[in-house]
Amino acid sequence: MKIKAVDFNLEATLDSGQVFGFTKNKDKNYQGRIAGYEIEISQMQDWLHINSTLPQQKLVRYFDLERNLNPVYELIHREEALRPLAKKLRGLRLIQQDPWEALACFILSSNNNVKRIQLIWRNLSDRLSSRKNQFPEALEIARVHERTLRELGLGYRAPYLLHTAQFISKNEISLQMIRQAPYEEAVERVIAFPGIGPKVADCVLLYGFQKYEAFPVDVWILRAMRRLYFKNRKISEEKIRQFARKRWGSLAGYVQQYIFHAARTGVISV
DNA sequence: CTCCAGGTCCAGA
DNA sequence: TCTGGACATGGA
Repeated sequence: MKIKAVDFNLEATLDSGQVFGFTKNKDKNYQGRIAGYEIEISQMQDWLHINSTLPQQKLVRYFDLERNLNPVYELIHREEALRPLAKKLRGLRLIQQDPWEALACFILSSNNNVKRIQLIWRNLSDRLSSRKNQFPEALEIARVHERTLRELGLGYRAPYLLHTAQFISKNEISLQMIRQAPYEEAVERVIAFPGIGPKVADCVLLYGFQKYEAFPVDVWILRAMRRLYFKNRKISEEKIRQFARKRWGSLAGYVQQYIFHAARTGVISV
């Protein structure tokens, strides 16, 4: 089937480091899973071409296609330094992905690179999930030995993910509590898991829980923000986080996604 | 071989 | 509060 999707950039959305379970093959055709359904998807202008039994409503929700991005563009246009971004990356959207998958994947992301996170994602899916090409449930990870996770390439993050999976599989309500909590409280709850510090916590809350105040500061954002707003002076990640939340408020995380993807793809130089 | 990657944790100032 | 080093692993 095909559905119309205006103001949407599939490639920027799926290649901007929010989610690790999609594979891109020739013709910019992506394969992955959404809400448990296998899906093949590609974009031609304003049309999405989809091969899947996924209900359309779930697709719209996953890519958040009904969101009006004008408030985001207005914030970006207000910034002299960021104006080129809105033009080049227009249609980049934040995905509403599965909270457990976001929590787990960003534990794996620390001091790691996107290629290897994708590799580990596939290893976990192949070895531990009961369903093909789907990230394993917390319980499916919780019952293996730490050694198994190390064999799948997690390295020192193996005990972090294992303990988190064990906790979540026994207390699924904790995900609900994170969702219901205001941002500040949600940070405290997420940061309490092993292997999660301020940066990963913001990623989890932004991508898994739609808390758009979150402003993850990784090495790319650090370099870009230092250059754009602090004359390349050294400044702590916490200061940058506060600066961004004050400046961009409840859409800080959206602005972050544009800066991050722009920096990584060379749209802006860092 | 060395360096780096969507950082976190721990110890010591 | 801030700084320095260790930490697994694979690709460049």
